[in-house]
Amino acid sequence: MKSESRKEEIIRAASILFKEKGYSAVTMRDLAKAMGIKAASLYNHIDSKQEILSTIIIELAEEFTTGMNQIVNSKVDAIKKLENIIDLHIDVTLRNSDGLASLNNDWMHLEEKNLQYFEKMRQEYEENFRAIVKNGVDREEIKPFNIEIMVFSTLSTLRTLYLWYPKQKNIDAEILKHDMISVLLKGMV
Amino acid sequence: MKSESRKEEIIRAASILFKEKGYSAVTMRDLAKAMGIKAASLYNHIDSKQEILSTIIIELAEEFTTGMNQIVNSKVDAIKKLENIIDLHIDVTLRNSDGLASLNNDWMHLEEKNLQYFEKMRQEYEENFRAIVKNGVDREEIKPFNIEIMVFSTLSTLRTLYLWYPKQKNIDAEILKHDMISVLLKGMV
DNA sequence: ACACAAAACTAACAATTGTTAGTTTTATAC
DNA sequence: GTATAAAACTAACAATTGTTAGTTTTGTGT
Repeated sequence: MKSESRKEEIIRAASILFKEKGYSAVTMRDLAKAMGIKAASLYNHIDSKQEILSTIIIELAEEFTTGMNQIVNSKVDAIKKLENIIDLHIDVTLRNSDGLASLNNDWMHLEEKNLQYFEKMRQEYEENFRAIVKNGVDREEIKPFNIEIMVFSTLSTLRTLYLWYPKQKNIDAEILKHDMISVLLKGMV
Repeated sequence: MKSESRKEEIIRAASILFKEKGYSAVTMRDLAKAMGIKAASLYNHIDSKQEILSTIIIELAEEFTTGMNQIVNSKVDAIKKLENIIDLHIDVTLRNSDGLASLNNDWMHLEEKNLQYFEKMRQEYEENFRAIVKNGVDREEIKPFNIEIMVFSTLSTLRTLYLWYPKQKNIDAEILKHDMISVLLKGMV
């Protein structure tokens, strides 16, 4: 039997190290040292290095999938949906900005099965996003700019939040949400 | 004596592999196989794996630094400067999208000296960017949104271009520049 | 005090890593 | 066609990798 709480500590420590150097550059001995134990002791709590990575990434990906599905099925206009997506990203970033580094940069090191699962979720997420923007353009709620560029531009900013937000000292989450909506949706000129 | 052209071939091949799996996950044997030779043969052309990484990253960073300095010193308004920065990113991305993956994700694996040099260039780049936006807000050319958010949002999109643009088949560079300026500067609502 | 599980340890493994040394092949110049 | 340089090769190294086996220590409930 594995102690869930100790396992979670390991995964949290791993998230930080993976964020700093990437999955491949972090050794089990690095992780053990961060935990104050020997490498072999990690295996009392986890099955493999790969399990740590997949736990971090898949949990987060499922959070995004769940959140996006709720938004897609809600009966609000396209702008409001985009606002809710921005909220979703900010919420997840606040809760686990370290893990998001792995999701963004180390997903390709997932093994076969989880890699496919992840890529499917990511693709569906992007398609949902694109559909919302497209719908907004069709209903003339959103300006008729190039849809792919609007999707890419917004999503790349939201995906990179994990790098930027932890460094900001004096920005409250609610203010961030408000300002991010302004910048991303209203533009700056 | 080292053949420059063969060396460049190796660096180009390495850029592609680094983009796919990251610097740490690519072995010299992987790189050799991609070149159709044995790992030891690579060392007739390059000094170390580290040299490959630093060549890729430092060259690109210097391109950005040079480009930004020209823009900063030009006598145009803030909006035009931002447009020129967008152009700069698109030009560099078109020329070397593979290398940009290393610059974005593997800079932390640079050794001491080059790491410091890179971090200095990156910091100055961001400060120049921020100063341009701030100046634009002061002159009322740019809306008075949160400056940090505007800088982060724009820069994160431009930095992620390398992931997105190669997948777009039917977007001409000039059209991309135009549309990107619209989306980033004029907003979509 | 005793039993039992949780969590640490030591020691070691087979494979893989970047790199070097020394040698042979291939191409170029005269 | 011989000399020279460029570019490949084979073989090996010392270090590091993820992981396993087996053992000891620590903590908890009765």
